[in-house]
Amino acid sequence: MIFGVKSSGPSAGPPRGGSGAAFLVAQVGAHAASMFAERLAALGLSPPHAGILRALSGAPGISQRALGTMLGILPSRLVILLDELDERGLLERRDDPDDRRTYRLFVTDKGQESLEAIGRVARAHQVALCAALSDDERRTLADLLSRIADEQGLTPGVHPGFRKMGSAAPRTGPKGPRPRGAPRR
Amino acid sequence: MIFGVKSSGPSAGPPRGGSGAAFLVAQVGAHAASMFAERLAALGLSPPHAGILRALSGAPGISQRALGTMLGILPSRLVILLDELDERGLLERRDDPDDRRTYRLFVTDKGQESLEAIGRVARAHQVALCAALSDDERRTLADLLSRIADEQGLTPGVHPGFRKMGSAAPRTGPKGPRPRGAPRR
DNA sequence: TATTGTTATACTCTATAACTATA
DNA sequence: TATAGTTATAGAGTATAACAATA
Repeated sequence: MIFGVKSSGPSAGPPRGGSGAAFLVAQVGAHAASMFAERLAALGLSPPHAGILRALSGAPGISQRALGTMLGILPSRLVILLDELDERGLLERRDDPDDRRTYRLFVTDKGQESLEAIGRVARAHQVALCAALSDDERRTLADLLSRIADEQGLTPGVHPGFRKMGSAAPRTGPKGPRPRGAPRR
Repeated sequence: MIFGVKSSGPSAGPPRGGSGAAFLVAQVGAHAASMFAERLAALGLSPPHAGILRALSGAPGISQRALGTMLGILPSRLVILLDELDERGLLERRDDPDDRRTYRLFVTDKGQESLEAIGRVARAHQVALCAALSDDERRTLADLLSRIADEQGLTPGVHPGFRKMGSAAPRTGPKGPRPRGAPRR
């Protein structure tokens, strides 16, 4: 668990009744992300891998720098992810004749096949996730979420990740001594 | 970025057009989680802290074990989170006279105040997140997500966290030697 | 001097195992 | 022997700094 916050007092606020829309989006969203990651694992890929391949297929020849900026992945992490995709032969790093510092990234034929497999996985995932809804309702859901995403300034097709999630409460004092492995008494 | 997967070929599948409902839920959900965490940080709390206080207020006197099971938090992590809330005086660990191994957890008065502050933060968060929707639309969204959450077997009020997210592709070989800090050539 | 790709390092969160006290 | 709480430790993901090659 991570969240779990609904209306406190008897007052009536947005998150009344069971759970509010905001909490439900986060809850179902985390569930959806986990389920999708699990399906992707069957292909030997992680969500970041899939996002990179997809972005790359839409912007062939892009540099690592530009790709990282586009997807919000730090350079140091991107190197590792690209190495993994490179090792699998799903993408190619070609030299840039105009700037010997940079690479030009391309999806290989094998990478294209992976991309298609990812698409099939994504479709199966969506069907499973929205099993409780009719086609019309699923479209309504997508429309509402789409409008929120737009108004909130989210980049279409780019998952924001979970950068600023934990912490918020740095351990203060020296955590008073407490007998190891036992209740203090 | 993490995901980013839409329909691949020209075929028509669930995630056609812009993005599918499944991707949008994950995208907006991660955004909502980040925004909420940011607001909570102003109170010196993290999402897990808030979830613990809330769960505790609904089950006074519960043991750490039971709380961890309820929220899906591992015992080793729960100890740290409870220590932090304890240090802030938001909860109390009382001895259980019937079983000297366990504690009985209670929210303090100060913790109750925090809980109310968390409620206010949650309401403001929801209003901001759903600014693009009318009240009716927000209710529709909550209803649709609620039905998905129910059908998917999610526990009401419990955020599933992000346990099985990364990996799926363990580094294979010894990562061929490459000149340090420079392109290989 | 600035930039690209890379490595090193620290911090957090997740997960497992081991340990103490108690049952 | 089993269980509750605790600690230690390893593994990922995030983030920053530093580095070599090139601009």
